[in-house]
Amino acid sequence: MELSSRYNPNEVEEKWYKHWESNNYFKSTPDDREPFTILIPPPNVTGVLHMGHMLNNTIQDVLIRKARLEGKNACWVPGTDHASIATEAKVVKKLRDEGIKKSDLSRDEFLNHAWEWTDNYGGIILQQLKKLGASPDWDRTVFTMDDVRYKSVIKVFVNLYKKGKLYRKNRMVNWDPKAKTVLSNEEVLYSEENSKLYYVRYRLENSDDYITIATTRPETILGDTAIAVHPEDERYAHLKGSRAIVPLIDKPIPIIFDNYVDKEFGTGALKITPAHDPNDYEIGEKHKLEIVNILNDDATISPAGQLYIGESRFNARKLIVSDLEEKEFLVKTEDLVHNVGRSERTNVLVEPRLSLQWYVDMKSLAAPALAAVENNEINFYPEKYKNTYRHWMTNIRDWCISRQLWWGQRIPAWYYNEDVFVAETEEEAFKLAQEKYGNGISRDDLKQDEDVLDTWFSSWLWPISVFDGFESREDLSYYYPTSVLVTGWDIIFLWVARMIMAGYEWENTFPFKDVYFTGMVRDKKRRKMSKSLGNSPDALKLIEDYGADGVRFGMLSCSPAGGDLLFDDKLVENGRNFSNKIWNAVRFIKGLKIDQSLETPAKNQLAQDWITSQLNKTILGLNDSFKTYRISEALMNLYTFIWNDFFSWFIELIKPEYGKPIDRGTYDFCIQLFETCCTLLHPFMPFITEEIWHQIKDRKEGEDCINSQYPEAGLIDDRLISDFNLLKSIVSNVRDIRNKNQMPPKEQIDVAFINNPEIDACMVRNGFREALLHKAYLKSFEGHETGEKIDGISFICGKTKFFAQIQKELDVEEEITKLEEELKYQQGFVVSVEKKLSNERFVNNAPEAVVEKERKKLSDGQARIDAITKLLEKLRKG
RNA sequence: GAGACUGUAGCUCAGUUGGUUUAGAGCAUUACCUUGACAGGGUAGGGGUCGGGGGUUCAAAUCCCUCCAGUCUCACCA
Repeated sequence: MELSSRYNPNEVEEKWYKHWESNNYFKSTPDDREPFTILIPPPNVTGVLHMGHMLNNTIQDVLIRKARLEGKNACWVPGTDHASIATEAKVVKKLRDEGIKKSDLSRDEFLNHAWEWTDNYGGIILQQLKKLGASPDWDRTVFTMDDVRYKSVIKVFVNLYKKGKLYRKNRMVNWDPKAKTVLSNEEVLYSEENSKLYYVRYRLENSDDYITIATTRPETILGDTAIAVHPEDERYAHLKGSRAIVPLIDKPIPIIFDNYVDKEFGTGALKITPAHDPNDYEIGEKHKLEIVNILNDDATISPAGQLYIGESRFNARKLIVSDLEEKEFLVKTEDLVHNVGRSERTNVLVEPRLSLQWYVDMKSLAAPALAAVENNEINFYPEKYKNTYRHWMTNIRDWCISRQLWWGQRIPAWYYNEDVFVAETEEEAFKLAQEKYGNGISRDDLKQDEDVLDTWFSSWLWPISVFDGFESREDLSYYYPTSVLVTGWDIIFLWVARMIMAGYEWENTFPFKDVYFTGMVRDKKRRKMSKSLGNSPDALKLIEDYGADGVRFGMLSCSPAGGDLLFDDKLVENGRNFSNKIWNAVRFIKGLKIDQSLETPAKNQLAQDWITSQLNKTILGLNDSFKTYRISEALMNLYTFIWNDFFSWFIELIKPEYGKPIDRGTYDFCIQLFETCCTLLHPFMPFITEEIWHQIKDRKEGEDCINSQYPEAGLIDDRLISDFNLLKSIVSNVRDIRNKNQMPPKEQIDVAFINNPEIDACMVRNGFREALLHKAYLKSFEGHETGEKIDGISFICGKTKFFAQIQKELDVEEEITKLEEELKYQQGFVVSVEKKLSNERFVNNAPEAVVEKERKKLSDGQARIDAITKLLEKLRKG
């Protein structure tokens, strides 16, 4: 069959993906093999594939395919996350676009819309993963809100409550006024932003004097219930017992004294708004101050604020500033840069707010989870994230898990007046209530908590819940603990740490053995790729343009564990070029005519022996790289082997003269080598390897690259490799000489050398001379006892001196200069070695092997100097 | 404010417990080649006093101290 001169990924990728699926290669059921399990970090159910997913899932696919080839029972579980807050926000927006307000809907009506949305758009992202070549067991697809996972969450909530590890408390929380829900500390992102510091004066009661405070939030003046100063601040000592009048609303408030106040900041006087600042709240509690909440749940001013009612907090600020200015309460305004927190999901400014929420007591959960990472029961790659993890775990704070949303698992708590009953079902809760209050209580008296649970409260159970582990042990006991988690370091607290805690809490062991942290995908300017910046390439378009293999190669070739991937089209271009290179190499070998009667030439045999050793060396290196998740390194080593060793050196060596046939032995060897390379490369580039696998041989049903056997490394002949390196080096030198003298690269020349044991050993090797003549286009390659009578441009490889006898007037001056430079370098080298060796302490203290190495370096160096000196003498004599 | 990490070629990074020439790879770059698998190719170069300065050692990119620069995490002062 005629092959196109270009590899066309689009034609083959879909074909093979279908083939794999219909042959059930991705499927896994427990058996007696060793399991290798990966759980996908579930993407948002309504999400669309972006670069981060592509990188993340490509790495998982590499690991899972490698395990599959190694004969393990590879199980990759796919799934999606209901992403409570993000999805609810999307549904709310969609409804608003249709003219429907969430507040006009009942809970059930809203949930119907949300499910409809999920059913329509959910799982698109999983379909997109297929384009990338991802090979999870699709039959195992799960969703954090499906029945099984829902039940797991409820069970766990009740279980924690019974263990006394859950509590409900009124405290200052992070409030997202857009989503109208509380957020956990981890869902708030802080950044420095420009803002203003307003100096506002408050008149003192029964006086014409003023006290001036500084604030960044003048709108909260409406909720002021005190002014605080430092007890030792002499400026304000005389104000003990006085009161100040809040501007505009003319409300008298006490002046209090508290160590919390920083005398140096602003005026040293601080307004206290207990309802809208965590520190103010604490001070308020301490001094028993009144709490005036002036904001609604959407951060508009409430009637309690008296002024600007219904205005947004930002408008209210503008209005109050201009009113304060007009009435001469505003003293001055300064620029200020300070840290503000924004909601991770909606990006709006987080509002501190006092409210009653559910919390998980994290201290007891954290202890075993911290220990597990500290003593390497769980390994982090790269290891540096252990520090981050330790720091967070040792300063862990309780986890706020309730959310004022509808999309999610509804909290299984029922209230009767002030009393709470936590149970898996309303039925049980009712029973509990009856036990306590007798039969007089009716079911309608119980009110279920309106809130749902944080999304992460379902995802932290992922390693257990995907196997329905809270209900059945069947799959769990086989697959758990999983092998490795591949995820971004940005969710180390939100997800990774909590999964570890859950693992120890309910399974008494780690949920995964290794964690591979991927970096963030950034653009060339190191900006994180994001939709809002518009700097993220369209993932599917990229696959279309460069092929899934090209994209996979591009991303993997440049993404060390934990390091960011600086994305550049160049990377995927390289991937595409590599595919094309492989394609054409196959095309070339397949296009050769085979002569059955031909003996394998000695040079071909040499080439085969050499590349076999080189291959084995590469396999060892790959195994090593995989062990520590150095995926880029593994791929690059394989790339170098295939392109440089196999294609550039091996194929060029065995290439018959144009139009001539090749011997059967070498041909078969080539096909075999291609086959091995397919298997080795398959985890990284699954499609092209499967295609070539089938191009090079007729295959039986079920004999596919995806389920081939991963090769073991055989013997490595180091001596052969080093001899071959000398050959390569001679060839390069000859090419360089041709290059520099503007000779056609294929013009044959004579090369002479001076005999010594090193080159002699190579020359007796069968095929060495033949290979050299072939590769370097030499007319002759002859040894001499001395260099006295040989002409030509000299060069040195190893310890041997060579002369390229080109048909060109030798520029003696140039040759001398070149040699002198070389001599200088060698002398410098020898001096440094001599210095080491003449140091008695070195000779006495260093291990014998090291000293021996230095001695060898010295003698080799001296031999080279000797050779160069003789050459120089000869040239100078003319 | 507390802590962690990083600094090696123009760019992205290797360099494994100090010891294979006076430091490597890929990409980029330069010169040359090119109608016979591949111009998405081939060949050969150039390019780094390993952030600066001290110290330990026979020996330091590698260990210690210090300074400089950058990144990140946590906590937060209105």
